[in-house]
Amino acid sequence: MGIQERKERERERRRQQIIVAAKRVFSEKGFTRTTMEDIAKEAELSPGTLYLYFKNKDELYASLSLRILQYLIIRLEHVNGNPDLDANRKIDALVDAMFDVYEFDPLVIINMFHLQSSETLKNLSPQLLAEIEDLSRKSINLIAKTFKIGIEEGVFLDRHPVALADIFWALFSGVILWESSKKIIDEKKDYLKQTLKISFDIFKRGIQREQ
Amino acid sequence: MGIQERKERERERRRQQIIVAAKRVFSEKGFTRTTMEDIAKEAELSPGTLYLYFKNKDELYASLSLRILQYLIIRLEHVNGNPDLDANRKIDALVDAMFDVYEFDPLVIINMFHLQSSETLKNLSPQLLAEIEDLSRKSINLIAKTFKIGIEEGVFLDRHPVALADIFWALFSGVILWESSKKIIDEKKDYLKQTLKISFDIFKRGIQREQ
Amino acid sequence: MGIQERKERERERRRQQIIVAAKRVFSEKGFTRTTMEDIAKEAELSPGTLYLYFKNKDELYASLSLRILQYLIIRLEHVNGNPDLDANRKIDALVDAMFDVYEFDPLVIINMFHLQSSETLKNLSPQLLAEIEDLSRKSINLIAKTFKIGIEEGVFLDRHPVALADIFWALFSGVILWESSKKIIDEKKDYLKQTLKISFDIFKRGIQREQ
Amino acid sequence: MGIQERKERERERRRQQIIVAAKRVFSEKGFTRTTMEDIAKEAELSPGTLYLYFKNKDELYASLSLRILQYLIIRLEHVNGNPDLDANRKIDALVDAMFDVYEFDPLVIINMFHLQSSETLKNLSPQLLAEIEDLSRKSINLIAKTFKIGIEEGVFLDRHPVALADIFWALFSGVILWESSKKIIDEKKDYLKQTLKISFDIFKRGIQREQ
DNA sequence: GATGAATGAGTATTCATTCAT
DNA sequence: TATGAATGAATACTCATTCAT
Repeated sequence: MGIQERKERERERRRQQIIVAAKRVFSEKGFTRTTMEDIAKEAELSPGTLYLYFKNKDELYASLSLRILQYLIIRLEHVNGNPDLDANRKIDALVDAMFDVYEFDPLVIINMFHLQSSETLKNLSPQLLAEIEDLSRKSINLIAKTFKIGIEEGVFLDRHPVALADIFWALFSGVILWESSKKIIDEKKDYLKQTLKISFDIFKRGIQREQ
Repeated sequence: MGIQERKERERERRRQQIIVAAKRVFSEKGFTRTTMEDIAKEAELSPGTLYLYFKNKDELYASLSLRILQYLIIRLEHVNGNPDLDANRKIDALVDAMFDVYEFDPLVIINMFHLQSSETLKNLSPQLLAEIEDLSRKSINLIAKTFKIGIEEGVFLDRHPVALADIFWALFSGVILWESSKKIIDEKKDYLKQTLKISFDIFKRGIQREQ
Repeated sequence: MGIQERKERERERRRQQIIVAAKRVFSEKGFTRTTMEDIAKEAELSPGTLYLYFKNKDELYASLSLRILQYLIIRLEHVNGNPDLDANRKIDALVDAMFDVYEFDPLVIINMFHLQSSETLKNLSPQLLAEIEDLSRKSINLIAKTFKIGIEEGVFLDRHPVALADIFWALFSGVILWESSKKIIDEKKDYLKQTLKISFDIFKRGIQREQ
Repeated sequence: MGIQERKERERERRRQQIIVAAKRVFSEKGFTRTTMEDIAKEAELSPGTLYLYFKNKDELYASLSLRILQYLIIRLEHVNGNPDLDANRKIDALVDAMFDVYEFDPLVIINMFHLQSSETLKNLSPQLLAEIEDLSRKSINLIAKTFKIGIEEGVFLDRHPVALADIFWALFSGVILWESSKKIIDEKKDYLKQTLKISFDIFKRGIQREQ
């Protein structure tokens, strides 16, 4: 291991130390009421040091969200790659994964919504932003893949897998929570309504007796 | 119309003028980044005037939420009181009502979550707080009533109506969005997980082919 | 009584009504924490009306002080004009008068100090200012007259009557309280120190046994 | 000198720098009209920095008062501990000390009265409050001790030393100034009248010829 | 005259961010 | 690298005063 690499590794360790501290404080107080000094104290570092590893408060927050997405993706890949599970079992495993993410950090998922604000977006580095969007899409696709298998196997109704994946997410983090923000609402109004419609549709079918 | 009454009416008109302006600004910027001066400018009034009609920023915000809940209740009551609709049609009408509320103000519903923070709660007058809690409960109950009829008529599976109403809301405003906040999570952890579980359950049933 | 006079009388009645209300509120809350609205409510008038009778808050306050000085002067004149009292009895009567003023309004006397600030002075009409200064001087002179008689009668030590009157006031409202404010301190530094010196001197004599 | 100690010393230097600036501004403008920005400018610091050293405006003000009391105590202890002075000389030395305190800061002593308001008291840290009360009591006791010696030596009339100390203070900072505030007036009305009575009594004795 | 709704200037306090050490 | 003291912009809220009715 070269000296360069050792340094890089050390740097990464610090980043994680800060993210872990940030997670604790954000979870307790929410984004607005958490101060950088709170996080610094929790991480047993000085406020200045945080800025050596994160450009600003928003970027620190986004990095935290990213980490949770990463965790989710690992879980989803594990579910998908497991040949022992049939389509129904896979859905169950997805639900389990969602529960674990929720257990991992209930509030941060809610707060993830904070990221949507266009003001916040301006404060993020394009690279980080791209990474988050990439992982979000990836997680939806992984879930969709599972549904696709189910449809192909003939055990699920033949709705579009991506729509199902969206609804699945919606059930978890809230349709609107996930889809909203002025900008998205303006841009994707029709898509959003469509998703809501499908969602209510499936719900209705879930409570109706077969006749 | 007496002079007293005319004044009261004028006062109410001003309140509405402010609420409408506040809605616009909150929707665009979110609660934290909206300043009282922003709202004052939008309403073409001075900052001081806002405080003649609302005790503080939190109370102005809460009044806004209240207004949306009131609108929803009116719609729900209309659905319930209509004898021409059978259970299935009523669900459809509920969905329509939800869509309209969403159209009415997509972001404020999300932001309603902001109200949950105990810090915010301290700033509200007990009366306003009671009113909001009352209307929230009322809306859930109205939805539940509709499901109850469906179950009694034998067209819906016999899950508990209140649970169904919760899920219905959840689909709309987001399970976690609705249920969360540190305090609630600590107090109602089990109930929340239960709701999520039922919710996933119904979803699963919705996508599974009958075998 | 002409119509003009009747109006003038009515106007004076209103002024007194406001001053009485102001006294109550200022006594309870002090100058800074008392709002014009507080006073208006206490007087059962609207805030705007106060400004028909007093130029501003400072002038209202000063008018109140003036009234108390007027009361004191009446008492002092009564003491002085009473031929039945010898010098010692007159001092006792002065003390009684001071106690009654204190009873009349303990806090306003303290707050009278507020008037000294040059910022406040700028807000007063020259006429009102002159009146207050006039009455202050008058009250000192009335007290001094009493001491003069005592010195002439040979019952008091032959210190200058005005100095004694100053000390008498000083004992009551506080040497510095009465004399201070940046401006006065700069202008009258030597006089103030002199007064304090005499004051301590008399005190010392009061506690020393004759040898 | 350890690094810890050096830092502590540096911190104390800053506190003093701010207190000195605050003294200048408060003396010129009085408490209410002085803004934190005024003080910051005078200290050539930013407003935020003041809050690193003092919790709020009230606490900054109280710290200033504390400093003056500390100076007074040092002087009083010096007088008391000096075996070369007899009782009469000690009184003279006390007077000198009072004059010097007055020279040191005439207005702040007056303003010390501001501290009595119960609203202000709520904003102070209990520790600082206790310290001020402690020093106030200490200064009265030190003066009383001097009078006690005089009474024991038979050179002073045998009034209670503490009462004499109170009057001495009263002469300096004003009976009412020192004793007042709505609350104290309500609670200690009788004591206050008593003090005033003794005070006038001594004064009277000071101006009466022996007969 | 009387009203009281509206004004808007004024201020304590917070906190993300910087930078000399 | 790491520190943490210093910064100063930002903002909710108050209240003396005005003025249309």
